[in-house]
Amino acid sequence: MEERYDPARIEPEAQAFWTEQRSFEVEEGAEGDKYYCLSMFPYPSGRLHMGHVRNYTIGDVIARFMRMQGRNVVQPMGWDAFGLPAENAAMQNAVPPAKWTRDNIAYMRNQLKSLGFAIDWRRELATCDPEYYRWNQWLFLRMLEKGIAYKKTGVVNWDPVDKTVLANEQVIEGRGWRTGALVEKREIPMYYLRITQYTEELLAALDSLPGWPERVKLMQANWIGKSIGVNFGFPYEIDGQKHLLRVFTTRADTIMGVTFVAIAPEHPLAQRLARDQPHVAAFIEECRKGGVTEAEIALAEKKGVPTGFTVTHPLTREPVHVWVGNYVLMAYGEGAVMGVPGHDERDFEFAKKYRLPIRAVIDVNGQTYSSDAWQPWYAEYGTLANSGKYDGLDYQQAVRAIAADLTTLGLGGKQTVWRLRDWGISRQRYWGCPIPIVHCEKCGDVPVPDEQLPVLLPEDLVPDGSGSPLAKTPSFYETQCPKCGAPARRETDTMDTFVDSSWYFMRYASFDNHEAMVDERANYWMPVDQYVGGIEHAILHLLYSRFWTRVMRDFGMVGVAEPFMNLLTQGMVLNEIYFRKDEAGRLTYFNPADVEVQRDEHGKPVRATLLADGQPVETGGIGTMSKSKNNGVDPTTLVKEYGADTARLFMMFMVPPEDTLLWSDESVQGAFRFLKKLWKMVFDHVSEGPAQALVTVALDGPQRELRHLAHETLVKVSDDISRRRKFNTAIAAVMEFMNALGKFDDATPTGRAVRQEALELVVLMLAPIVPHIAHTLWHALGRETAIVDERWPQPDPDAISRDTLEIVVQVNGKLRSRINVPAGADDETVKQAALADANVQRFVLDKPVRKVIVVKDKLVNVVV
RNA sequence: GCGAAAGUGGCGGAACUGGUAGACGCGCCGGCCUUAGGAGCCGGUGGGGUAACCCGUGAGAGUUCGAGUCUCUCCUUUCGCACCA
Repeated sequence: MEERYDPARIEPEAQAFWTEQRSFEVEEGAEGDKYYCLSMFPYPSGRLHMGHVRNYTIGDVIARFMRMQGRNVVQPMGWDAFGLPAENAAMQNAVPPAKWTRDNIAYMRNQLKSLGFAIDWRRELATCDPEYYRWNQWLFLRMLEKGIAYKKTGVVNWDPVDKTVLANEQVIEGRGWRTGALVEKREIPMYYLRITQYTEELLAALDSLPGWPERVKLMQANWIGKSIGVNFGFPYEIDGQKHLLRVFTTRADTIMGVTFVAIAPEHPLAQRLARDQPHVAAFIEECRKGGVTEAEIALAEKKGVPTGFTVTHPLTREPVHVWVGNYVLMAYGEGAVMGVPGHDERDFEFAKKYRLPIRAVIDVNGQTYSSDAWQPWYAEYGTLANSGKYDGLDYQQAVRAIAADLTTLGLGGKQTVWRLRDWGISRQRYWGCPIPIVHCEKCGDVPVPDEQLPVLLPEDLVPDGSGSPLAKTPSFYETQCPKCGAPARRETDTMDTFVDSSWYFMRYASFDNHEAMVDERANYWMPVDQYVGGIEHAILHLLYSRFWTRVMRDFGMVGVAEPFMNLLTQGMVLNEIYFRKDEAGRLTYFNPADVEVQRDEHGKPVRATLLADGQPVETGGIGTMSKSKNNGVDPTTLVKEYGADTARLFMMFMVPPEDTLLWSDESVQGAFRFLKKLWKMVFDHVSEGPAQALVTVALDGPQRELRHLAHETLVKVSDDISRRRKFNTAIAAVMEFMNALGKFDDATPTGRAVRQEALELVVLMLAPIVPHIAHTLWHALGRETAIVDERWPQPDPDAISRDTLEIVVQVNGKLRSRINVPAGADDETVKQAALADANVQRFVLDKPVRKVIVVKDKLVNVVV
């Protein structure tokens, strides 16, 4: 064994061993229950970033740990290879997105390999490969046949200068990112997937996912947004025809407080009224300004115009004025809302602004209502007042009575509505999966026949930022109608990349099947046992995948409905930001690696200077690693300098996986130091020659104590990794044990045997986290097997059991003493021992003891 | 604006089911060693106090024998909001 820890030498050796042994190439039905460990596949943006390293390290630790538990573990990897950044890069460098993407994949694959992840690389896939995306097209056509996919218009961001559709990301403060032109909303035809058909199931099934974080389930539930309320119509007449202006409300109890109705600018009635009212038309036109995001609409100033048109209140028969409001969303409910300014804050603001009447109709504990200023209690539930025959009813009674009356009148009734909208998948972009439709003048929209799939995406185009290149490439869009053979135009929209990521985890199982999308192997591996990925995917990607899997289940293609049994959402990787400002106010950012921090005698940072010139730099706080802030750390540099194991150990030790991780060079060095210490400890031990076999009956006190600690540590580490997923405390426990082991200087043959066992346990416990050094040290300790094939050790109950326990004694809840009692002593014995303690007596003095609380094996509290 | 979460030493964090606040690591201080290193080893390190002790988990209230943990209000930060992935 070498004396010096040299990761650059041992890591490639370990990796070569795993590759030669095909350690991670797994087959269905091999020994042990299957375990599918999946990390969200990366977008091939160029280089791996630290977020990737963290994500895949977490997944890898779990995969290797489960493998040591004897499970048949698969951990695949692939590339979410379609998307906008490839088009941007293409525009910048005049390189086709396909080449850019494939080059990136090649580079990033090598980066991943240098980190030693236990991946079955045979299963690798890229979503831009026709062998993959053909199945997007194939399933889309099946959905079209079943009516799950359909066509309707949708609203998009429109850049009037570039004459192109913009992604939300490309709209900066209401303007197109390249042109600076004010963005408009525009309606275009698009394909949708009927996810709303599955709302009830997607919501209810969240309860069947105990392995998901509560907050993610809550976010999904809120996103799906089930509300039970009342849908009813305000009758009106226009152009000699009778209509109902339908609204939905969860507060039907406030119906007698309606003083206006607000409708969305896109509402058919608004469009109709605009025909003869120029100011309404002008307002609707004005509402087209700005982007389409919900946040933007919600933050915009609430504006409206009166139409002069009235509808009839369904219960009072009084006329109610109709307004067009920019805050009413056409996509939710009926695109119209009843205005109850007395009990809804948004309506209140709106009424104040336009001097509309405000009526209080709910009595909340007799509090005095004033229409001068909004009070939060106005929106609370209470008893109805000023509501005629409904006076005195509570919320539930009122809703029941009002809904019944509306039903009798034929004007409405109870209804369940969902916030979730159908999933629009059409994108007016090049670098995505073509939608397999042909538009024929005679036959309409014709699906591409299965035998013509895949519709291949040409790979040699370079976008220029003004519209999709596909729409400018006749060799792509010129085709014949599959039905009548006449010249026809191919659909040039591509699919949302969320489509690609909604089922890739099933394709890994059937990666080499060219005849079918998935096969029975998917049923062996699915569902994913552990999914690891960023919290930013908590809603969309996970919800779409849950939907898509259900569609495939309903088509009889897979047996499961829920794709991911356990979910771990890892936090982001942040770093410090340093900059200087020049006279012109321009900011120059400096990489934290080039900055030195000076500290006072307490270790508190006082100032930061640039290493290059020794001059001060300003601190810009903490932010995600990004090119623009120049605060990224390159994984490859890190691996070159310290090795993959140090990178992995650092990531896992700093914080729990779900927390944000603040980068720290000092802590990286700390992780490296720990591995050096471990190496040296094994080196010193094995330099004395092989240890004899351990005979546990003949141990002295310190030897027994060390064994006790070793096996207690094993219990804690096992629990931390398998149940709690708290790798940081698992590592801390090993460190704590190593500190004790460092002080254990027993050189007798028995002492050396105890140390041998301790070191083997340490190496086994660390093997999932730092697999390379574990691989080498296992051999150094005289073991001939490969540690990657070893089983997780079992704690020895004899080593763990104890004769006496230390119990904490409090007086009035404050720690005053500690006492030793025999293990398993009854409460009365413990109580008497506590009261007899000198320190306790000092605090009790002559005060009467009111109560003594004994918490078994832990604590006594004497209350005086 | 709506939805979700998080605030603990100089720093990252620990405290798992309401029961010892600060494990472990970093930084800092002191010492040792030496081939003077971005090396290693030993000790100390929340604040106040000579000490006994007292005070301390974003702010304020509450429940409890006991609150970092539970409840309410407020403040701050982070994530998501449907065309970024």
